Amino acid sequence: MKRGINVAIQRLPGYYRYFDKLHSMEIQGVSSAALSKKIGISPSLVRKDICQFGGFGQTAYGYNVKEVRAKLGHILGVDNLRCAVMIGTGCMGHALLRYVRFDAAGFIVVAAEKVSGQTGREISGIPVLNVSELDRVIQIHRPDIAILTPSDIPVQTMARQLAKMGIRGFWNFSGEELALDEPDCFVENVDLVESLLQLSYRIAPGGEAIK
Amino acid sequence: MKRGINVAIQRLPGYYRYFDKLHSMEIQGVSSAALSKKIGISPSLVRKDICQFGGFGQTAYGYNVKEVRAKLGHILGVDNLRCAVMIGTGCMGHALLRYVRFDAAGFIVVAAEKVSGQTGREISGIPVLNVSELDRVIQIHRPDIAILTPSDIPVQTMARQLAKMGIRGFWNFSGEELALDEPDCFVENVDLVESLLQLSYRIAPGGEAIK
DNA sequence: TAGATTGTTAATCGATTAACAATC
DNA sequence: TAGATTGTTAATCGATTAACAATC
Repeated sequence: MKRGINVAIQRLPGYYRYFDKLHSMEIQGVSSAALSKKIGISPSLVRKDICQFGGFGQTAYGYNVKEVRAKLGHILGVDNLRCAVMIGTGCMGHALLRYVRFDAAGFIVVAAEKVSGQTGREISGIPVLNVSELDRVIQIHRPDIAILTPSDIPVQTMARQLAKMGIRGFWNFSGEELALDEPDCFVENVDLVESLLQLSYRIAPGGEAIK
Repeated sequence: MKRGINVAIQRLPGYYRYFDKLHSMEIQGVSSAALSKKIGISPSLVRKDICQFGGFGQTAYGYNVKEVRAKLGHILGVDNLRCAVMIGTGCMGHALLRYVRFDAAGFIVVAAEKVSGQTGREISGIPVLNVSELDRVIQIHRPDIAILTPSDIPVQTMARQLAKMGIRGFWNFSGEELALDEPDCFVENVDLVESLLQLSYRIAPGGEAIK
């Protein structure tokens, strides 16, 4: 599943966001040295990464912000409008809908919940449908990704079912680690407890604080 | 800031959570081979990691779940009750309070918000205080970490101020990358947009789907 | 031209894997 | 004892850095 480019790709969203920021600040050009200072990656590696994504630098000038932003965005797929279906509309779901700029990442969202699902219900302007109509929702909207928020349906089961309906990306907030065998499917597990434990470790006596 | 043990530590919370799960399932022992299958890390590396954390395996037997869980938990600091102060009580804050098992990670939480802060207000059982009383709140509760949720105060400013008051860990959900120079402080940036973009990349044509 | 900065190669560094002796 | 499984060393693999020729 991995090879070559690999680790650079984990840095790709970071580069994109920074170029996007520069773009919104109306800065036109940037060098690997300047970039390096801002994002904490060595100039060598910045050059190597960006070169690998397509080599859009200009000798003696650096990187054209507008151009590189567009190219990186294209690689990430943000210029390609897709649909995401949110499964579950608990408080985590609500928070994500408010908090994440889905549009900036190229997604429009529909949600499905188990309980209510009265016709026409909306959260933060996105339509909420009943989970029993999932088949129909998916047929209509053809989502590429599912956002799995905590619910009483086991994620594993849910995800397999969704994969069969053609969903390929799973953004998993359930807290249960999700692994799928389906060849063309990708899972992004967001594990906040692990993130918190990482921080806990570092501030613990004997943790990273002691060099 | 880094050296030696390093990369193993990023896997530590994952090991801990899995041992915790085994423990709650009342499983008593596990081998590196069995662990490997479940968490997708090679048996060699599992052994190397756990050995590095303290070498609590037993030849010809494997790992004693209860014991290793306790030791890893100790390294992570979960057996050490600390306080976390949440800055901002918007919908992301609410969601985190409901969703994250802070107690299991060894934290009790207090929150501070800008607006209301009427005496005695609570969210999910945790006390909510006014941000203007932050000094007092911190003097009383002596939190080790701050949870930064989106708010109108720039994180950088907020974090520096909190660092001066003795807070050493910053769990940053603001969406703004936070970097601190303070030597003894640690930042864990949770960047959901980057996580979503990673997934976006993988399902994009030309992304990881193409081997 | 002189100066700046990329793309790229070679050197270094670090992390993972394979193999096996030690041991229960 | 025979079998299982760790801890640890050496070998491999991959990622980062340093250096510099090419070029605008």
